[in-house]
Amino acid sequence: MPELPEVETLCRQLKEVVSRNVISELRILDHKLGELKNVAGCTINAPYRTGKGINLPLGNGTVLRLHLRMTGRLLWQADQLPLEMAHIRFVMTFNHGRLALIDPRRFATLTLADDTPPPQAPFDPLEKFSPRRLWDSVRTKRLPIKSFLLDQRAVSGIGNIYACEILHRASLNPQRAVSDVSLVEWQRIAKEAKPILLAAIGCRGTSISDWRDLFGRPGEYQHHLQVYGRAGQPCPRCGGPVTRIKLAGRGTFFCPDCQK
DNA sequence: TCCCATGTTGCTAA
DNA sequence: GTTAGCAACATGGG
Repeated sequence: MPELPEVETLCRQLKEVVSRNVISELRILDHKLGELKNVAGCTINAPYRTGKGINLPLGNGTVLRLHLRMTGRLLWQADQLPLEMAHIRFVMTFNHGRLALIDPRRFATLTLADDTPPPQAPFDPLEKFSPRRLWDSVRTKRLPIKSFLLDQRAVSGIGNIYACEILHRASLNPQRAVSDVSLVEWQRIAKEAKPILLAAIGCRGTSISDWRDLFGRPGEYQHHLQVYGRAGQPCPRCGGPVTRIKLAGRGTFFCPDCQK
């Protein structure tokens, strides 16, 4: 169930493994993904991430766009042993190995599109995260700050785990209305978001249940989580009890004592 | 049996 | 127009 750090991890690993290699076959095993033609024979250029999306440019002006949604995983297998795991949704074959999509819940999507820059969210926590522009853009909105961070049309790549962690590090209550967040508080969010995401990338993501990297290894950032999944445990900063509420339908973890 | 799940979209209603 | 809430997608784990 990948967010920005997990997708970035996969893109970096894909870059090492499949860049400049020719796809000899794309076998779609789950027809819910649709049929993709004219992919075999194409050379993959450097894979890149947009938000939580994985892009495999094919060098002929088109790009394969993969979104893993909730339970999608990619697995690289360099040997010729049979792929025996359950829920394999496609297998992309190269002359030096195979790339498989594993997706129990079948929410992942795969599309072939023109390789034009996809619509970008105005804010990207690793690139364009100007506190003043953020503050300015939400003056009239009443939605909770956490809902805003999760809105992929507004902010690129943040999901439920990292939204909780960023708001904790910035000492902000996830329920606060965005229009009520001060410029100084936006500066705190901007200051905290990037190092958290970069640290998670450095750990190859957060493995709470399903997540594995391209080579089947779990990530390590779950050992660094401050609030996510820690209901009832003491807040690492102030010792107050980490609390779980439901916000916008999502489990939300925060410390009411130090997140105001 | 019920509730939960790292995501997104679309509907309804206030 | 905005926002909240919910169902849907489909499956597995506790």
